[in-house]
Amino acid sequence: MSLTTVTKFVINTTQVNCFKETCLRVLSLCNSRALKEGVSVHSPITKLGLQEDLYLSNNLLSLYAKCFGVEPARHFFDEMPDRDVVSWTGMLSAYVRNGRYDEALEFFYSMSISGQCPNEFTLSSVLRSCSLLGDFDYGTRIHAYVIKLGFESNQYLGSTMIDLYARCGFTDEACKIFTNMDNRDTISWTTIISSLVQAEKFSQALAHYMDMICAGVHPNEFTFVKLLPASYSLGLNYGKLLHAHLIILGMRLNLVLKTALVNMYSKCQKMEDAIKVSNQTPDYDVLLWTSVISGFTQSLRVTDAIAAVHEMELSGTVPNNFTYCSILKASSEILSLELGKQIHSRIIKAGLEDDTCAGGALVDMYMKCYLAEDAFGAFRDITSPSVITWTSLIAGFSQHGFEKDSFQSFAEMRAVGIQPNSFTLSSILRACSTVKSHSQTVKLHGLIVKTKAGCDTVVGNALVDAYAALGMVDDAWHVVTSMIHRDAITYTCLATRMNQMGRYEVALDVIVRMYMDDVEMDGFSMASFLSSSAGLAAMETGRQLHCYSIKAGLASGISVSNALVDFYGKCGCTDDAYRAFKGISEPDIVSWNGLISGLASTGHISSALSTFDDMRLAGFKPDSITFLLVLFACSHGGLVELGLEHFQSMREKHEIAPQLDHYACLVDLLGRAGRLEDAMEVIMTMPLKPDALIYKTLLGACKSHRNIALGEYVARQGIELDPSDPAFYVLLANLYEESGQPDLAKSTRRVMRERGLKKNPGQCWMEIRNKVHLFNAGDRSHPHINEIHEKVESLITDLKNRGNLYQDYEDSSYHSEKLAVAFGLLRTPRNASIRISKNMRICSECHNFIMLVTQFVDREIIVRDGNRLHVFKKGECSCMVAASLQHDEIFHNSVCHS
DNA sequence: TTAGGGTTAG
Repeated sequence: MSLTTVTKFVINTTQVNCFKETCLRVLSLCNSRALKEGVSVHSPITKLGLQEDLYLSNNLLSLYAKCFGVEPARHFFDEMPDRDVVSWTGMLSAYVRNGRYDEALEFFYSMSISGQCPNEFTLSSVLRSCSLLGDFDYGTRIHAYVIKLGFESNQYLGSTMIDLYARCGFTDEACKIFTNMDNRDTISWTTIISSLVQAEKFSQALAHYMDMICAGVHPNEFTFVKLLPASYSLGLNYGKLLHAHLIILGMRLNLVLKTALVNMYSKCQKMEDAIKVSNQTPDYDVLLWTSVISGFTQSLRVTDAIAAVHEMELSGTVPNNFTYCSILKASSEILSLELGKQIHSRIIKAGLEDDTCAGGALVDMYMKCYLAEDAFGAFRDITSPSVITWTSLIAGFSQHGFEKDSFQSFAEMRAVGIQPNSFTLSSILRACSTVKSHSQTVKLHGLIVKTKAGCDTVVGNALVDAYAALGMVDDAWHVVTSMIHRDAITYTCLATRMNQMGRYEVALDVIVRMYMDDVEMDGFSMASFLSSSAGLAAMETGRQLHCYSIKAGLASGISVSNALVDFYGKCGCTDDAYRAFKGISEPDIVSWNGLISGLASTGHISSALSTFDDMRLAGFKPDSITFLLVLFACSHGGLVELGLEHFQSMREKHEIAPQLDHYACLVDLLGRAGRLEDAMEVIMTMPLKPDALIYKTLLGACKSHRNIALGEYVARQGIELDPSDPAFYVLLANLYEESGQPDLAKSTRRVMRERGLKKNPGQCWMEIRNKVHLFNAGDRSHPHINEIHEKVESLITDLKNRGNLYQDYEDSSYHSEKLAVAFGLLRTPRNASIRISKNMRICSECHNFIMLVTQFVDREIIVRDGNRLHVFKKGECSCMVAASLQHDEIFHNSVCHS
């Protein structure tokens, strides 16, 4: 057979495989000639004598590209003595087919320089390259060229241009091109529908589908494959409607369409229907199996997902990187390290550990299982980590306390030229919030402004949170106002951070801003605002929020329910707290802790401890917070042995390692009981580095038990750790004073003044006509001072009428802070030295009442100082407040000597 | 020369 005959045969053949076979024959002929004549196998043209036959050369070029790829084809092209538009276009489409869009555009540039004018086929390939590269500028220039060359109404180019504009984010322009097309066929309709789905304009996509039907254009399998994902968002009913329609239209259920349907049902959490569809035909491939596995994973049916993997393997289908991704997600979902490791070994066996997708899922799995080192190991195995992989690493680090590593990874990612996206930015901002890094936050803010990433609400929210965590409230609000769209999370971040800073009244102001912005409260924001109300003991506000939460259907959510328990508990409304707790159908550990906290902090020690027992009987495992509450209760109830027992049981029975707060409670427990040496022993032998607070707690106990020697030592230790805290001087001075050493007391106070230290001015809040007002100590000119007086008077009268004033505080359902305010403002009857309760005392000299115990955390205690009010801020732990107050520091120092 | 399914991150 002559070469020309073979080539002609090749050209007339339409099957690629046949092409390939024949082409090989052509090449073998070339080879034998080449061998004989000593020329390159890739120089067939001249040897074949095809110089004169451009038609044959062009077809052979196309053959080369299809069978042997881009390089041999390019070699062929370069050797062609003559080229026309078909030769150039053939080579260009070879680049595009192989995904080498950059080179395609370069090649087009060479073509332009050569003076060759493109035809509609050339432009189609160029436009496609622009579209897939997202090169909008170049794309629009080609669009202009298309018009100039008179190809505007070309059907093929029309569809490609719709795709270009849509992919570059200009959906409206894409729609305009579509509307202006005169000959809209199934492909152009499908392209516009697909573009709208891609742009998440699902209703518009559906509307176009209906228009398509009305216009008498028949949808095909492609149309449904593109449209079905719209129902992930529009809902199952739309998906079912489309399913019904494609049946009515007699659409053939090919593998691709079947997979699209399986995905639709599985994304709508209808796995049974997904399986029914997938079993309608016997065809299965790895993509369909992966869809099924992923569907089970999304529905949290991990066992079914694993079973599907086995079934897949039994059927002879080999899992690929995507399949491993899905199953790894299942193992992270249930935090099963064992399963995760098994899959890891399978991935290694399959040689996929360097794959971006499978490797990325491994990083995520190890991070979720708290194994940052293994995650990093998996990350290092990945050949070319994508932005998603980097984000998994960064997010994992920032979520598990390795903030430094997350900053470092972020810098490395940028150094290798990968730009962060909104996921990356929100993850790294989380690290900023945790470590409260001003410099990092500001730097990231700059980057966000520059890249316009703040348009993403999640990023905006993360930035708001980072500023709010730093206490930079104005900057946080500035970000809020610059955001395009704000949601409940935006406002919840702010309120939560304000609560953490104890600025409850500012947190409650957020409600108004939220309302003005037309953003509805969700369960989380409601819980935050209830927590603010609890912090202020703003009964009216809290009750109104409670009413609103019922009306808005938020009250049944667990976070709102828990916040209600906490709110009523902190307000001293024990009955309401119980009621709120009983209303929870499935209380969690937070609910129980809330109830115990409410009881313990209002002095209902025995009830708090019996609730702890109830909790365990109900099958709940106490957590570290529970133990903090129990130790607090024991400490304040004087139950030393029981407290020690519980402390012991933490590690032995419950595998909870005591933290600094627990040790502070233990020191408080022993200190109150006068076991000062034991308390000191705890500090010396505990596995954690003592902080200033724990020394403050012990110093308070030293004062109470008048142990000067230990007190002086403890004060020195504490001052060394926190020289800016005046409490050490005040406590030590009072210790001297009470131990009959007034000179030493005086000199201690002098040293304190010389070092520029003084006690913080007091503040308190009171709710008047549903608005919370802040009072500074000594501010008798406050516009509402008369109302405060009235309110306090009525409180006291009420207390007297109830007979609660001089009874054990355990019986009082009144809110401790209000009592403190009341007693602080009005002189109470002289009733010397009555010990009202474990939590309240009366000064033997001035006969004012004083609260000894305030709420457990985030709370303050207000005590009167002459006509002034003092707030004793919480330490990091309330034990400090309790300890310092127990020893009457303020009592003598401020109240009596004002 | 134009269109199709599965995956990991906040």
